[in-house]
Amino acid sequence: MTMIKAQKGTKDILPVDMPVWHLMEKNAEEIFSRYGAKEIRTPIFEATELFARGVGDTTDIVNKEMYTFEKSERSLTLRPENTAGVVRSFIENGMHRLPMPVKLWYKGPMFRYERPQAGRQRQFHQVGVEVFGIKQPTADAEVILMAVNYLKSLGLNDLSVELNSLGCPECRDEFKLHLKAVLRPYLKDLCPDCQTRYEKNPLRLLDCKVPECQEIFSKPEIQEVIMSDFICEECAEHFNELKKYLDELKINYSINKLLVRGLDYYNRTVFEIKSNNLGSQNAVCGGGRYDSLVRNLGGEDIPAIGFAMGMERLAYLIGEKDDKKTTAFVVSNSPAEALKLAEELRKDGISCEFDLSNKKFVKQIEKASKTAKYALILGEDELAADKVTVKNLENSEQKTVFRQNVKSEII
RNA sequence: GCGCCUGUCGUCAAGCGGUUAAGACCUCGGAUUGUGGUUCCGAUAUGCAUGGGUUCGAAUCCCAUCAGGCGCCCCA
Repeated sequence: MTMIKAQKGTKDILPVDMPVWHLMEKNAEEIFSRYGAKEIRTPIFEATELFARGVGDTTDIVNKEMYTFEKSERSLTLRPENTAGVVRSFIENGMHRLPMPVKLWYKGPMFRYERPQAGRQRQFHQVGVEVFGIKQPTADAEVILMAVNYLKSLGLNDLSVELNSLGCPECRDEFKLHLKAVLRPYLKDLCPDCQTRYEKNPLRLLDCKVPECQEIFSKPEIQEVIMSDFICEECAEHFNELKKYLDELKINYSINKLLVRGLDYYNRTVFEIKSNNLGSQNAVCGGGRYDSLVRNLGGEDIPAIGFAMGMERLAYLIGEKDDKKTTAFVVSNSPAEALKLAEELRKDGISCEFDLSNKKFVKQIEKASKTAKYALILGEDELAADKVTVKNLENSEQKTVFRQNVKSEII
């Protein structure tokens, strides 16, 4: 018999991992709802076309990373991200008639067919937020605040927020033209990746890691274009206001002109939150504004902004693993009596186990000390007197009390 | 899709061409006749990812396959 193993790029989230996952989920609910966001759960697969139109058919995600399958002549795809799905649901359920900012948050598995490596899996989980209906930068500020405060609630403080503005489609196109124009003379000297980027996504050229390319980019005439404030007046004002809000809230951030994001739908504000402790996949959070996505997917003209975080990456940073012990373990030579006592406590909400395999007294105590906080000794003496000996396994203190007082003893 | 590295018990591992394939932890059994975590004894890989080769002899060398890790691309 050959072993069936978890598939490449997938992982079991085991009982030892649960405390961290529960923390991430509980805090998402708690923090995001403070901002008025409501949870939404959308299907794990959608029409392939949703992602092609939503995420953008020039992106890697859509071109080579989707899990697509055919069923009854429909092309379906496992969601590689959740913004498109949430927008689809927003439109389909007429949420544009709700009072306007509509704030939604989600968590769940996403699927991307890539080579797994540190901080990257084929099935992974994201928590994210989408805010619809506000074009003003107050929404940008609030969304960034939600992200930062959520991370803080998880004890993650030393993360850096990077910010950029992509401008609107008009000013961005103009910038692309400028950039391509100055680079044209050097095109043949760029690395093959950069040559395809030149055609496909010129903005991505800038963070190429090949030294020869960097050398070319550092030429004065090219630097001038890169560093120029190419965005139009309106976009610039939007960005400045956002920065002002963040300054007033004392949120630390840095401007990264090279921050572009790989999904086609972004405009104006884009941001990432990074950690230095994650290896090469260092972004825990990525997000931005997508003012034309709702319309592009067939809805009203409604602006929106959101972010997503990789939960496995968060879990790695939070770190702490903690096996939760059961509260009580009944030690007794009478299984029937042990079962009765255990049930009494379980009814009162106390987690309780007892020996299911007729072990000797010493072995039962040993088992108790490994798995529980208290040993409840129920021997002949105790049974005769309707009492229980409660032993605290951490400090070895023990006390014999009446049966009905057991639960107050172990709080 | 490309590059580099790795594959010995549930886990961490020693081993470097001739060993009965160390050791530790976990698990399980036993001893100490009702008190553990901190005692003692014992059990647990006929096999070193798989398939071929080289050799008198291979976990140890070579090749292929598979699996895992890391990096590039891209992304959370």
